[in-house]
Amino acid sequence: MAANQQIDAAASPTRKLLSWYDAHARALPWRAPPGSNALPDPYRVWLSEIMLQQTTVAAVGPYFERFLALWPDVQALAAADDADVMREWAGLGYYARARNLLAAARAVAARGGFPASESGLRELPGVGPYTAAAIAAIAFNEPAVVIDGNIERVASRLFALPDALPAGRARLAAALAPLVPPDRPGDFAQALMDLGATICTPRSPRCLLCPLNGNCLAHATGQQEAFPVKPPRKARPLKRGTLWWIEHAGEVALVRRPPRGLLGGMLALPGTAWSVEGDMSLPFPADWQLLETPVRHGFTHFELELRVAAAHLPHRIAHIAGHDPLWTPRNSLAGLPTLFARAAALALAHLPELESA
DNA sequence: AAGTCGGGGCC
DNA sequence: GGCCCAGACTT
Repeated sequence: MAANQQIDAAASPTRKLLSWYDAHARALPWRAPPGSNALPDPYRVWLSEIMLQQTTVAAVGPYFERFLALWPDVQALAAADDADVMREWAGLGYYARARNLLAAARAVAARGGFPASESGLRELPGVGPYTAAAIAAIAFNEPAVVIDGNIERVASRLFALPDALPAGRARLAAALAPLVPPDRPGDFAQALMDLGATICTPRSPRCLLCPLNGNCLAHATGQQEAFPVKPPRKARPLKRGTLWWIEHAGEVALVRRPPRGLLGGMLALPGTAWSVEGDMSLPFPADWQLLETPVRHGFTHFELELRVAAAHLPHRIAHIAGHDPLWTPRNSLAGLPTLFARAAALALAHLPELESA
């Protein structure tokens, strides 16, 4: 029938996208193959979604496998020690995610399983609008409108949305909602994300290969790289401070940072506060050695430069600037955020291991 | 609405 | 050096 042929030739953007996904989906450890009948394990979906917040697929991979090996289900994770979870999360960043992960696991275990609705999921700590929609769609087949950074970019180009993000997010959701297929909402969301990651990239999108190039309003006028519209970013100040490498009998003094705020709850090297003025102070008199090379580290909203001062003590001390030190063998330091891990590597490379007296 | 919160990979 | 990444939470 002519009408059917016309419909096939001008298949809906949703069906074109799903067909492309059936052929080109990325194979990822937490993902069910496209169109598979069985829904993926909500625990794996949730764990991957938390890890993937503002974090690349490549960075998440080893962490996901490690967590799944240590804690194969939500009951196991709920029973884990806080310090063990923080140690395993070290290096992945945004450490509030690890604290919320454990709190959410305990809430889920207590109620006997994951909520199956978007609104129920939204009540878990660390689960915001994006993550609730993604889990509902992928793990429970709920037709939720999933919007992450990839989908923002794809959809803003598809509809040529002039509104700057994130203010224009509601309008974007309204434009996208009619395209969500009730039969495959999870695959639809993941297809948009794969499209954004591999074809509809931030710069130099490969529109020639895009299954939606015939539907894309931005591509129609060659303006695809003008979307999405985003406000300019603020400049980041440079802060400075000093880290104290305090060693006794082959052990190094570590401290645990306060439970909230920057690097909250994580192991750290002790040191001064960080400020634009810079603090060069030392905690007590000793034969301090100043390492030549400082450690530089970029955070989202400031740049950091820390010098490292090292001292060998003839005896242990009970307190360092108000902290109870955790004495740790210098050759088995683990669970440090990247900033402190790099400072520790620098110290280990420049300070010889002393013979025991 | 604006700030806070990591780290790495890419151009 | 700036931008981006399967954002959430606080104020």
